[in-house]
Amino acid sequence: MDVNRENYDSSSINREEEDFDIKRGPWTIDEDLLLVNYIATHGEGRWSSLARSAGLKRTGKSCRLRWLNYLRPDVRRGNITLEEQLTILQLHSQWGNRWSKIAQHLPGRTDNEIKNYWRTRVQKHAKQLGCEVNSKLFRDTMKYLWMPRLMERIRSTTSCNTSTSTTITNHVNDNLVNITPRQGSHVSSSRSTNSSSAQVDPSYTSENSSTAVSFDEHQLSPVSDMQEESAVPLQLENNVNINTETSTAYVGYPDCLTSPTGYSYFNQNGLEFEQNNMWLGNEDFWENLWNVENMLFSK
DNA sequence: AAAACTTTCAACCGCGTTCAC
DNA sequence: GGTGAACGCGGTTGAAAGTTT
Repeated sequence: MDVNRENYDSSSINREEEDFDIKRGPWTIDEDLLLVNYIATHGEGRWSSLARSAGLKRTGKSCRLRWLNYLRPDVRRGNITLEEQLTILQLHSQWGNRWSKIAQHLPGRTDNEIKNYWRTRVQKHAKQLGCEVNSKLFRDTMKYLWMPRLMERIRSTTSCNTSTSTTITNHVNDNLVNITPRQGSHVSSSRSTNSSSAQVDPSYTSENSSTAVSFDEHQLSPVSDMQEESAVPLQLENNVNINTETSTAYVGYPDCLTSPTGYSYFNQNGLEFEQNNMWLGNEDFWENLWNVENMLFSK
């Protein structure tokens, strides 16, 4: 990246950054080895002096970033799992763009990675729905559709592994609405084709991830926590009764999706819904919603 | 096959905060 | 308490990889 030094605010220039011999851009394997070997021998210490001592022509900042985001042995790489996606959505609804704080609840994931996930996946979907990522419409879509859907997907993909899914399942059971197949929906094709494609990172186990633990540790009830934060009345809780026999046809779609104002959007026939609601009267929105959901949960 | 377009993510920047003197 | 250096965070960029036309 070309750096225009004339744009620098001279008051904020660090001494190390005044060195025009500083190297920037992608790290080489040799640089990585230098940094890893130095830290293995001496520990992290002060980054600016570490960079010099290790023989790296990099800023301390750059070394720190490279170590924390890439070289650290406990950095977890690969796709964001369903559990992690759910955690990110939950915590972002609570804290906003506090990436570092969110990352603390996703061991092995970096704030940078979570930030990138949010920008490349979630913000993109908001755009495709034609709404702002911070809009009430999009937040409600996440709360009332995607997060229950994610929880159900997690439950279904971990049902063969009870030890892994115990905690999550408990929360799903505590928070999801009735789940029965909904008939007559115009969106069935796109959903049904994708319903079996949920993936779980093979590296994810109850041992190496504390995502599920974090629910307990921090009393994060996926829906109820948001309810506390949100001013809108939420009707999801206490309608607890997951029907595992009937949840397979449309894996996890609530037959009765409750709106922020407390009205049902669908009945069993998928026909009855609240009038004059912001979610309604926009067929494009619904069409986009299902398309977006496919993309959100695929990968 | 290649150009055009899109997506991903490593790395950078600026700024506020913390630390050390 | 003041000051400068270093750290940490969130926003942004752009090269590379992937996909579409």
